[in-house]
Amino acid sequence: MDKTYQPEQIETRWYERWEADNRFAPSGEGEPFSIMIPPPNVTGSLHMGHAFQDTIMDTLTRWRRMQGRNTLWQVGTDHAGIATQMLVERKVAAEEGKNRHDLGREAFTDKIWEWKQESGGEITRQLRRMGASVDWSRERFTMDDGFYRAVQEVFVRLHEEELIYRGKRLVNWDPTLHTAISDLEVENRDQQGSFWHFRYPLADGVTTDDGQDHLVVATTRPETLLGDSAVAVNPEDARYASLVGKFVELPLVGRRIPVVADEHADMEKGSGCVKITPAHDFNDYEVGKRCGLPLINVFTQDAAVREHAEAFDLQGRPLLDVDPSLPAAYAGLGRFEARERIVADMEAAGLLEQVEIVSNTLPYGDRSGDVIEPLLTDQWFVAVEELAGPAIAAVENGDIEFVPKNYENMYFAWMRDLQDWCISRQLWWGHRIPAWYDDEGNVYVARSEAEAREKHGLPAELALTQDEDVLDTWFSSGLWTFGTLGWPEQTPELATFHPTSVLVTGFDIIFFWVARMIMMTLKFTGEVPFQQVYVHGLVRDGQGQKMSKSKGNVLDPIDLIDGIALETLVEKRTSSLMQPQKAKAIAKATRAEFPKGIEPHGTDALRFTFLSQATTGRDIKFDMGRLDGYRNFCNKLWNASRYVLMNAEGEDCGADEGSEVELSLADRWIVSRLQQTQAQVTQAMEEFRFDHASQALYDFVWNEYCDWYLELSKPVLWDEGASAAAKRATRRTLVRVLEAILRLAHPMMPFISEEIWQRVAPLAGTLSADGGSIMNQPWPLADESLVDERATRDIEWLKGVIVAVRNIRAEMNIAPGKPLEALLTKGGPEDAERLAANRLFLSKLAKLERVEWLDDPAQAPLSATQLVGEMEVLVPMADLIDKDAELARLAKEIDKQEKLIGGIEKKLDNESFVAKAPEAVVEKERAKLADFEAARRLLVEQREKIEAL
RNA sequence: AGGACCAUAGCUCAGUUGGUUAGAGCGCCACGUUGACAUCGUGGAGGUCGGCGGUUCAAAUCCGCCUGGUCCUACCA
Repeated sequence: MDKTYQPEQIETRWYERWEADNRFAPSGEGEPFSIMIPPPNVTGSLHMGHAFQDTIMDTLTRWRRMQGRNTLWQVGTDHAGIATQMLVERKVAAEEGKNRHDLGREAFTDKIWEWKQESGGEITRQLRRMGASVDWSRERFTMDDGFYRAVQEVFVRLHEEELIYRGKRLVNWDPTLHTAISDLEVENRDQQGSFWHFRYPLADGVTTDDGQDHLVVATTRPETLLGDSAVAVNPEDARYASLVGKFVELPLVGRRIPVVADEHADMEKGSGCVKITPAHDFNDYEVGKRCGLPLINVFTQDAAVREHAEAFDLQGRPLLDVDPSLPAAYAGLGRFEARERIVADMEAAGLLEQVEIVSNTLPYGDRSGDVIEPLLTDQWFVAVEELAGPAIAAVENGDIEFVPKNYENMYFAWMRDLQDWCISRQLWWGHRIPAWYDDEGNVYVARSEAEAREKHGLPAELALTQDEDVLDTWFSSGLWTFGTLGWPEQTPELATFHPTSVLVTGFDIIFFWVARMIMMTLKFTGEVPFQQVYVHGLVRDGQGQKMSKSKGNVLDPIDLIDGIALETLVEKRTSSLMQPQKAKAIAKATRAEFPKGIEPHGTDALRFTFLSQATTGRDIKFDMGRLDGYRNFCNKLWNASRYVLMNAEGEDCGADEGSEVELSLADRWIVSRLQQTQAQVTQAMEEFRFDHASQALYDFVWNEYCDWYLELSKPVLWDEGASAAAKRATRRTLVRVLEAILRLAHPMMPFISEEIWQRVAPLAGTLSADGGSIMNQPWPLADESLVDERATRDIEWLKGVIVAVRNIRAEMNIAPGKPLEALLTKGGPEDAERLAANRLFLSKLAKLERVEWLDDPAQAPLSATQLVGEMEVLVPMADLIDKDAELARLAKEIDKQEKLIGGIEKKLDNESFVAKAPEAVVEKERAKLADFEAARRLLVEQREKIEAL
């Protein structure tokens, strides 16, 4: 093995080898285990969230595979409608100076396919760098042919059951992207805004009870005034009761609109009158429905004022009895410009009563960043009510379990208040809606145009045109778990791997994706999509900030793996910023945080860091310190392995079961502790507590195997006195425990474990004849019969004595390497036996040239002392003592013991404690008290001796 | 407005059904290159577990209130 651990040397090599050997495919044997990757955007690149999520999925997958499960990790990518279309649109604009309309639909979508070909490999290459053991032979894309079929099938069937319908409805319209978006794609942002109070003159000479000839309405959106259908007052509001059924004259427009009574009007707010614009406000739309008001649309798809309004009834049919005329002055103005002009004109007309500054919330498109406009358009919807019931029930009855459980509440809350899902998007990139129109506007839904004609008996000469819209990306990704397995065909894969075992996902897409998958999958397969949902948090930077390009705090997982020079990192973070003026601050912060850039850490260290930080479902602050620490851990494992190999290669390691072995205490102890570690790691994995799993492994490897067992093996291997059987036993234990450690580590750290295992396994006699891979080895099982409590206690004693001597060295300022004499005294016969049995270990590890049992404590020379249980460890030191320093140290120690004693005495003096606490607890306190008192006695005796000098 | 989650060492975090001398890693201090490893070893300093109150023999842990933070849902005509 190389002297230093160099991850870059081994990681790519092993991945290629595994892939070439087809080790990621399901074995076809054993209980199935399957995970569907949340498909990343096909043209995207790997960010920290992916890296985190992929690590968890891969750890689960490798672990279950080693357990002998028939394991499938299904991979694929998502076409990501809006995101991808925007990206290519920008690219075309930059390179050719054209927009998509210049190219036309076909040429533009060809460009996207080209771009997918070109860049689609990036994310999958990065997935490979993470070590993801996905079955590449089954890679899918949400717009591949099979998925088209599944999507069409689902659409047609839902339509046949009238669970998909088309209608003119108010939707969230993105005026920049020219498409409808779902509620979930709207981001509400708080701002300061103006709140204008307008006078609407009463028509026909009517006046209010207090003699006013107008009503006052207030709005944050004056431009929608053009589309007002009514003014509403609360039915309970006595002030305006006489006006209900009367009319106001809509200023600037001149249209007569009624005063209606509706509970939406809040008597407490403003004047109690509210303008109603059913075509431009969701609440008003509901009022319109209740009061039978016309929908008057005054905006174009660019959110500019129309020349003439369009009026519809609630069924979306044109209304001819509404005067569509609008003031010519506003035609063509954008909504914000129109707002200014309307406010100015109202003021000029003396109809502006006051302007308040208020804080309000505005809806923004999460992709375009534009203000979303509620707009009346023809769209397709899924009626979700019928689908939601079973989806709620599946979680309620435990068919689907969320981990952690509290996300179930979030799911229920959302599912119980579900609006119909607008699934049509006015985009070009996506699944085209399988609906055709004749020139009279009749719509035919079918799997193909041919099927539409056949189904509806349409003559060949009747011209049909397909719906221009595409489906929401989440419509197709909702079919992910069964679509990838071949549905609508009843494939063997579907039978074997569905429902999938666990979905690993972020809480941010529970609504977008998880909920819709559950609804769609239950509807079409009658099965839940997955049995468990492991929900993880967001990966934030070290300060807890969300990572974002604009903040300049993004870390690229690949840079953490390979390292990156400071200048390159600064360049990466400051290039192509939306706000270039931030570049300087970002560069400064980056230089301060990473003065030397980022060193290479390797994939295994990165994975281990994610796992160690993966605590139950909350956001993680990515900690560079831990990344360094776990890189060091890899290095530690590497070097420990070198030690083992140096001592075992070419030697008799007892692989032959018949050979004679003489197990030492250390051997029995480490094997025992290994069993417990195996049990701990397994349990942690079952509970999705990857932090506990990684911690248990780390502790065992570093603090027990390396710090103690390796040290304890040295005297046996290097000392002349040990028998051949003892040496063989130690080599066998060294090798076998290491081999098991590697298997235990493999799901978390696949590369280093494989690299070392290839060397160690032959010595342990576990490498199969075909060359094998650790990937396909059995997961280590704890063997209860190898747990040896006696050995653990003996080793604890041994460690206690060694630490006691080290403590004495530190306290007395004795060089660590200086050979010392030690005496053990007091204690019981067991202590004397332990000394006799462990003289070799003791003298080597504590650097003692002599260690003896002293029967009569009174014979002890002046010594530095430490207590191990009842027993005292003495290092004679008459010539080494600094009287004053020692007395000061003793005083401090005695004080500490007295505080502990005081605390316990107080407890034991408390009668109700003794009376009410369980006997075991009281006993434990008494035992502690005895220990502390013994320690104090020793210290006091010591003080007396020193004082007597 | 409603809800969720969080607050433990300078930093990032563990702490299972209440009983521990409250732990780990990083950082810090001192000493140390003995034949796996200075990406290391040995020893050490550092916390009244956000605040107040309650339940209990016993609270970091359970309950209530408060403060601070993160986030979600809804509303703001």
